[in-house]
Amino acid sequence: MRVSTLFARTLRNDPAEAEVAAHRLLLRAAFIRKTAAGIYTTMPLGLRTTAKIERVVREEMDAAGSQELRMPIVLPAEPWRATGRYDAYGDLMFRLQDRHGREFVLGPTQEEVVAELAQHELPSYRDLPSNVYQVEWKYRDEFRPRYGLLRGREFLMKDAYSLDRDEVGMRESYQAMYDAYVKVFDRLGLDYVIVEGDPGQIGGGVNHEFMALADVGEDLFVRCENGDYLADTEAATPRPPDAAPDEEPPPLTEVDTPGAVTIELMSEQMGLPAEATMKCILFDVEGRSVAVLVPGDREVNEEKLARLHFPARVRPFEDDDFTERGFAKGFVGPQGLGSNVTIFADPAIRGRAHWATGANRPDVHVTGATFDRDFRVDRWQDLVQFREGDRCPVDGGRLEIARSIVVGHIYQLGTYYSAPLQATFQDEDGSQKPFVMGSYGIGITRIMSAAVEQNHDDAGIRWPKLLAPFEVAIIMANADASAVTDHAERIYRELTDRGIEVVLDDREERAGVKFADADLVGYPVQVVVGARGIEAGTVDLKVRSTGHRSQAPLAEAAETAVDLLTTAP
RNA sequence: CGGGGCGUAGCGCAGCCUGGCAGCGCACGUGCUUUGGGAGCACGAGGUCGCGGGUUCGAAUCCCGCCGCCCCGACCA
Repeated sequence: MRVSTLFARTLRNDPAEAEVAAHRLLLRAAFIRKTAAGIYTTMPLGLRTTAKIERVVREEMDAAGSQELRMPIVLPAEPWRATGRYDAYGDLMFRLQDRHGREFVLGPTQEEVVAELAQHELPSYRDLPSNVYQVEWKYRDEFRPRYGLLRGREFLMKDAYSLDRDEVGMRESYQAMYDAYVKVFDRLGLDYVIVEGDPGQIGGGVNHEFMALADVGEDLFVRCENGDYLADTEAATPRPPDAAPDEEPPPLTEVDTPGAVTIELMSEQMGLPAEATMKCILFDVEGRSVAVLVPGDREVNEEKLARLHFPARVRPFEDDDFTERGFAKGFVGPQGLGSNVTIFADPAIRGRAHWATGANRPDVHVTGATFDRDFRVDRWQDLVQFREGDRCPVDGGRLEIARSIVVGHIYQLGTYYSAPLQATFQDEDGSQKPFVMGSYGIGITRIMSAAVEQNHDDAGIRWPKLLAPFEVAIIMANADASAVTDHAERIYRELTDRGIEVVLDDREERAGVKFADADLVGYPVQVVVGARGIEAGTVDLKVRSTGHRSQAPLAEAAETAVDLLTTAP
């Protein structure tokens, strides 16, 4: 490819809309152009890079026994109603109607389609297990698209779906995909971690997120300073504090605390630190009342609580609930609560012998509330929201928050989709059973952004050679000297003949412009052919990722470039 | 969806407060000089000042409405 004909112009200024490095550099280097908020044209350079990501993904998917197909993007709305996702996704789905008023959605993912396909193609248990995948645009009308391709409304994703006869088979399929994902992300050279994730709205149980580390990542996760624990912030279960030493607790004593409806006001009026107070937070679980006890300085992790009760729905008490069920809002304590209230307590409640908490009467609190003597606990359960500095459940080390970009997510779905869609096969005993499914996503366009976040400097992108749109750039430093042109063209041919992906910067630009653009676009190896070098009988070479510069005899330019490329990251 | 900000040439911005010829840098075209890390000089092309309405002799500028985009939050395979 000759740069003079490349459909790309680099930008000298940073576009005002771009905040993070990946977005800024992909725009400046002409890998992408914005069409609308969160919707981008993939330019020739960007297409080459995404194609390389896709190639790695396809090779590993094929090797793992998944078969590629392609499903429509425009999907009838009906199956989405059947699985409940039409409403669950809400405004996150792009919706449209055809001329007859029939409703369609633009696919955000395609479990529904696969389930229906399987119904027809895999009628017998003898057809199982099976696994299909596609690489396709996905659509989500994000509340807030941002950071270019990191959170787009249209994005390229590889999605795979496994279909199994039973749970055991599903777990085997899941493990095969897990292993394939490790190979993919290892080959792509990403710095990543694997974290057991939150089930989210896609439904179901076990799932893992493959997270590329990046300071701009939107997804937070928790890790131990000693590297032996990783978890989603919502799923993190910090080690509870040590149990309080046995001591004779003071008697339960009421204290007037007019208007002290918050922990802050309460601890102020009572002259106690927030850690010595106990929150008793009330939730409604489909008509039943649930109380959750956590130390006053901690928050309840509602996600965890919701997961414990799934599929029942959990919501915090509203004002009406307090009045209707006879609770004093702001002054609730666990003492004397009847069996109509289920009391959950975080293990941290064991970390103190007695607590200050609500007296269940307006404007009154108590001190000395002691477990077993003054209140009961129906179930001990980790329910505090993780906080930086909590201790690691494995080795007690300090837990800290790191940022990442989710580039892969795999799920054990079970029959979450197949059952409501009545996607079934006939099992050996003659009965119809729903497929036991798994689904597996990899964000192709997101990986391109994540790779830039992890591989850039002030001058531009430093592509790993596997992801670079071209492997070698030949820069003609004095384009009007015919000796330069002859040698550059010769090296260009030699590299092309060796199967190297190479660009020849033959533009009528000054050398500095070409150097700057080569650094910006991020070609792994640069070969500089100029009058100065030709006089000495040499070319200059530079490895973008390391900045390493060297020289080679004119005749050995191509060979040296190949050597450098081979050893480059 | 709540809060904040911005829409002026391809990109980055000034002008708006205090109404009076639409500007600057880069990029683009032509010519000359230059030529190994984003050249210099000269000439030139390029604008419904986001859209609609209003006020005014006169609106990029003031007022009202709408749209788009960015940031923070909520939310999120």
